[in-house]
Amino acid sequence: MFTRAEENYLKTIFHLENQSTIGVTTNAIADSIETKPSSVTDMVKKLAEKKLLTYKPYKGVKLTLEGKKVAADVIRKHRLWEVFLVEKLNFHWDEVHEIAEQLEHIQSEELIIRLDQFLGSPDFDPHGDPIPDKNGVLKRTEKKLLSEIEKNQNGICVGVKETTPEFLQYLNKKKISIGTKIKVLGKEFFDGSMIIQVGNDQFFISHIIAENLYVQTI
Amino acid sequence: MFTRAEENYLKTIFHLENQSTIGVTTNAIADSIETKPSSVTDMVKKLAEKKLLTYKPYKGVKLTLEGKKVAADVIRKHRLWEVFLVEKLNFHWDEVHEIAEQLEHIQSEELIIRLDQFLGSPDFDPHGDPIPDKNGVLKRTEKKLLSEIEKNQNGICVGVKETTPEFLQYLNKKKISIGTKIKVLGKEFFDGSMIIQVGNDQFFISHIIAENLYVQTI
DNA sequence: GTTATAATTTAGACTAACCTAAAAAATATT
DNA sequence: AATATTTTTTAGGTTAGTCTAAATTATAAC
Repeated sequence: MFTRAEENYLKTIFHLENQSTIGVTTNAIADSIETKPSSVTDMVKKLAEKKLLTYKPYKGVKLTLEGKKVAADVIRKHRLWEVFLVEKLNFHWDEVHEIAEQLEHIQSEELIIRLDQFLGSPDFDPHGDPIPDKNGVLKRTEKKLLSEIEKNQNGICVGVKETTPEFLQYLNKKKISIGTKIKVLGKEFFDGSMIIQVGNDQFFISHIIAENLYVQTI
Repeated sequence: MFTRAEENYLKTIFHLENQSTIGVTTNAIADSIETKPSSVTDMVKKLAEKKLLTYKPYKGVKLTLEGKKVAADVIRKHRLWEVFLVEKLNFHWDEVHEIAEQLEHIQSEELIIRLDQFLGSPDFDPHGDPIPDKNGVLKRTEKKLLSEIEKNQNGICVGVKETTPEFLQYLNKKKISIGTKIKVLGKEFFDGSMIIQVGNDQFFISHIIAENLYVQTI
């Protein structure tokens, strides 16, 4: 149906669209996929011809419904296989990504139907990310406070509760803004403080911060 | 490590070497792999350079020890995945070949170690073919073709030679699968056809059937 | 509002794996 | 043994996906 490369582009673009509200640029795709921008331009033209996305030169891309469907299907397969690797083969959750990157391209509808059944139709993968359903629909979890997020889950910053300049300046300093991905590395039960990862930086935040930041789990 | 195409060539050549004593020719490979002889020549030169086989123009090829090792490893993966598909995902044994053709190329040593464990280190795949061990060693069984069995002898079905869905479906219809007991009630010298008993049913089978079914005499 | 910088696209080239058509070598036929 | 046939190889071309370097467009800085 689609080549490995096409599937990888669609999947990557899908993720990029979901983690920021601004358009998906050529360089962003190139960075994610670890390829050169010129290669991205080529592929994006091909995908546009196949009506999987819309593309305006210099203006970035946007997945069509069909493109989203294909991408979600690849992500569904990836996440189901991750569940299999962790639950059935006892892999650790940080070892499964690379293998799932390969398994996600295996072509067989029946295989995924049966794998899903075998695993008990899980809703989330071992990283806490939701598994799209058969129709490519991602269970959108409504926004939560960062303080409600469990250890090892990821969230995209979607808003703030407190809007004082002091708080926003604090967020700026920590390079947190709308669309920023935050990972909870650790949580202290006693005072609700957290260790989080933002980009390549890891740092401590207090409960006050955590209960004033809205995130969307991904 | 090796490309999909390289692995497929090695696997195919391995099978060809094992099913006839004469050398493996360019055309034989081309037929098996469903490609053109000229393409085979190209690939065979490449594999010879990589010391996976020896190749003399116009004289066919022969796998080196290293080539056999790689081929056996691919076959090991293929057959382990077939066991998984049948035993865990409840596929029928005639539905798994195509999917296993894809899964056999997934690269991860650890994955295969764990899959093997998860399946209880099986020795045979759902078609009765032996699964090479970690070192690429194939357990050889003294199986015979049903056509070699004499009148009034009994055999246990241990495998098939032909693996096309048509043949496997025929066997399903006749309720013959791995482990099924078969008794030869009669044998026609002239065309090699047979009357056999399977469970409580007695029926006629042609020579073509009988020479594609492996049994172990009991 | 120019100019400088950054982002993006175009042009041309490369590799793996395939193909067709023609040439060469091996095998079969008489 | 000479010729016909089959098998295999060579030569040259194609496609997908990548790359580098140069050109173009957009954005930022003054």
